Amino acid sequence: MDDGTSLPTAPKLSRIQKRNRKRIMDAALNVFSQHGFRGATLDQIAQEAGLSKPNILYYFDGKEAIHVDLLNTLMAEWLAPLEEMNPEGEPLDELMTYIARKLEMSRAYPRESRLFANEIIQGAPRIGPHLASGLKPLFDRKCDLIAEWVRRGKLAPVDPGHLIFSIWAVTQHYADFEAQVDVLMPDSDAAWAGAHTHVEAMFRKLLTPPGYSGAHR
Amino acid sequence: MDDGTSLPTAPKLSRIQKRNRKRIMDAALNVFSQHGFRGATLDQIAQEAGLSKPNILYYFDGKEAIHVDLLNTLMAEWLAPLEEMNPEGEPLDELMTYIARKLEMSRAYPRESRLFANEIIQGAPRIGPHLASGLKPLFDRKCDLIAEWVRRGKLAPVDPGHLIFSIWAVTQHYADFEAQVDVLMPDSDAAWAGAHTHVEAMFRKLLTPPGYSGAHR
DNA sequence: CATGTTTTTTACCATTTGGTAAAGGCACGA
DNA sequence: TCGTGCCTTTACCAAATGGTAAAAAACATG
Repeated sequence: MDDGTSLPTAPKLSRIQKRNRKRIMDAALNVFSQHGFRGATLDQIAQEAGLSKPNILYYFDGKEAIHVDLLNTLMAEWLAPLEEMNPEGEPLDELMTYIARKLEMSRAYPRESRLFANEIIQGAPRIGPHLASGLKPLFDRKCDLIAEWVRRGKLAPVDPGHLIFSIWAVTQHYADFEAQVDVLMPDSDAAWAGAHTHVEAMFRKLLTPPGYSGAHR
Repeated sequence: MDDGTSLPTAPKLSRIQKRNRKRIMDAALNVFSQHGFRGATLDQIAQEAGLSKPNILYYFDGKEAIHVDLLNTLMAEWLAPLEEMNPEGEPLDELMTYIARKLEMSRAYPRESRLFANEIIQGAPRIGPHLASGLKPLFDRKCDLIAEWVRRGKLAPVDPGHLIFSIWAVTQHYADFEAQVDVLMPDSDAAWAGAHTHVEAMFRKLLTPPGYSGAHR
């Protein structure tokens, strides 16, 4: 039952192993997020990590193993903000908080965003299964939650699934298409400030139910 | 001044040349859009085109030349809908038409969308210059136009640049992240129908100015 | 410090990749 | 039908790529 991707049965990693595995993962994140799986090379990763190629293969079973490990490790924290959307909270606040956090993640972790973007664009050949088994249930759960919020009149009527897609699309755009954003809005700081203002206003307008006036009663 | 990318000085392409160039471009579109530049191989393109690798290099100067040519050729038609947004038209209609067309392009031409997505995500190393010289002026012009519409009260107040980003992000998401959308919304037809409804409603809500009631007067 | 273990390096290898040279085939006008 | 120029194939090549074997070095531990 242990596929070796999450909690290893023997977590006894030596100090050196921990340090080097981290180095490799970080280097791999740089390279894979920039070139995609097929475009990345072990030599590049090795160089970026400051280790020799055989040394890297001492720590990982191969190029694909590094990629898969990276995706699996990051998937959980990447989805954390969605996961943490609280069914007990005030619906509009919960969603606006989620949106703000998601946009903040695009700013703070653009490499992670692009890593996933590359993988999905190229057909999700390696995390396809994980999408179905890990993401889909979470997605369905949150769709149900949002639908319930709409039903209770706490949100304006909206298709939950497509709402989530919109949030992902808009927030991740700033990380994934950074190269384009940089060309079209050269002042990077202003661009981020504007992004926050625009994105938050846009979704607030979309989601605020008629007659809303702050938290219920 | 002729960089050989747009209008060749000698457009005398034989019937065979036209046929094979088209085949190659189409095959290259398949391969590049799926794997990105570095992940794509000439052998793949050759096989997909039903031609030998040397034969492909008879028509193009190399892998990079094919990629650049493809990007340049498709850029114009990819941006056509934005280009055609009419300053004389009714602002809200113009924008809603643009959005609908853009979404329709994601459905009809997902490969093109992914081709550009791959290129931009990977840092736009080959169309970076073209973005600055070709896209930027168009972007600025349309931003000015939208700003003017807002000033005249024909649209709700909105940041033009970020509005365009949002439109691109949301519409292209359905093409670029098709693999993920397919997992999360297995009924593809319903997903597209829902996408149209949701996206159009969302932007209409965002853009409709207060007190709007159809075309002016 | 002796000894067993972990980590790193050196030296390879088979395959793939982008690309070339040159010969062969083919169409098409004279 | 014959040649001439366009197209295609065959046979290569050097470099890069993912990966391996095994020796050497570094390390920990008694």
